[in-house]
Amino acid sequence: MHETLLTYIRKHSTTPLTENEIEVIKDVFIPKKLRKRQFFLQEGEVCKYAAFIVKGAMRQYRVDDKGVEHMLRLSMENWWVSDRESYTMLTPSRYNIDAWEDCELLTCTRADFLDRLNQIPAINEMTKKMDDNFAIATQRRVSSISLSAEERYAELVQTYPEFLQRFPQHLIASYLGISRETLSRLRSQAAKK
Amino acid sequence: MHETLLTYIRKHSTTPLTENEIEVIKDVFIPKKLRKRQFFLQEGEVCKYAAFIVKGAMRQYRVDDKGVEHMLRLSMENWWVSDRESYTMLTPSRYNIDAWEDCELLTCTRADFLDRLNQIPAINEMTKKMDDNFAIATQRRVSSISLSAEERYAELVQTYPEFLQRFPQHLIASYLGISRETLSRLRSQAAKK
DNA sequence: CGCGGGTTTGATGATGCTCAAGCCCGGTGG
DNA sequence: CCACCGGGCTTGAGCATCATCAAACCCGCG
Repeated sequence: MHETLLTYIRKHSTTPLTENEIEVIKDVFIPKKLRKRQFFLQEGEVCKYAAFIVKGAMRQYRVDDKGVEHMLRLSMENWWVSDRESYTMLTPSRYNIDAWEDCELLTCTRADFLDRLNQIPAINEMTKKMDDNFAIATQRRVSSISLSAEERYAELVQTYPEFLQRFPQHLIASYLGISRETLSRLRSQAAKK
Repeated sequence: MHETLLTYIRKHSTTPLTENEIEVIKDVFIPKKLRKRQFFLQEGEVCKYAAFIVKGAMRQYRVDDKGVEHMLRLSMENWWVSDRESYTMLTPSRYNIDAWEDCELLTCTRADFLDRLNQIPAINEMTKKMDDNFAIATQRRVSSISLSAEERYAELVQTYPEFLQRFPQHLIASYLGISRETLSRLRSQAAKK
């Protein structure tokens, strides 16, 4: 199970891992299974773990006063999940994270991360790369605020075609910040061409 | 001029700076002045420098096919500026960055950053902190996509009250992804209460 | 067969955009 | 000292986009 993670780390760093480091990683990352719909984090809790998704799909969302869910992130195999704000600042989270499919995760506490993983050059390198990628991805998403519903959808199809296979349309719609109905109409119009 | 930056670094790290490191920093960060409206980066160019703003205010924006500007970021003293995507991936930028007020900057190339600054523990620590902050801030902004114009403005007033002093309303509106007129109406209604 | 989750379709309405005109204010030049 | 100009802000009228509400449909599953 840790193999997937090790492969991932090697792929995203140039420094090789020593035997010792591999032990630390196996020690620090605790496997955890979630069934569909089970919470990884609930609003109001502090996010104690960051998780690497070995298998499955998850979603992070906010629930507004009317009870409507707004998807903040959708994620799947080989992605990291956590509420970064809560995880790093130790503040109560405003979001929920749950499993959309049955999941296998590798979880790690902030303390372990700082104390033990940060010593490992390969991990450090990987982390920086992740931060870069994350910054770039969210930058793009922010910049899509000014686009129309249609353009936003087109961009998503470009950027994350996988999403369409894994998540139902109403989650995609929520992720895009539009209503399910609008997305449905959009698609049927696009299909005509 | 470099003093501001050194203070900033010390404030955001626990490791002290050695004499030697200070020399490196002074060597690597090249001062640059921009006059109001002058470009720091133009669409299509690769973003060669990241800059620390010692004085002044800047904006990063996209220009759509109709020629309308969409603010992606507004920034001022003690903030960092660059198009991160272009800077790290060396790809042509989709954005413009220019000075909204006369500016004094300290600029640094990606190569210098990786080769020389990354050796410095204090800088490393600071960079991680910046990445955390940046991730948290953009996460919040993304999550505001699902809010109404009024709520988005309220949140901005909370989060960046400084903006209101430094930037004209039409830039704020663009930053929020709403029209100047809507913001104007919003404010006059809010004032009534 | 019936149920639940998801998608579609239609009718109606609100939110926020566009276009257009007017205003305010500080700066410049006659 | 006043006229004029430009940049920014305001206000109003009409309109487009998209949300909401409601009903029907589709399909896999117990």
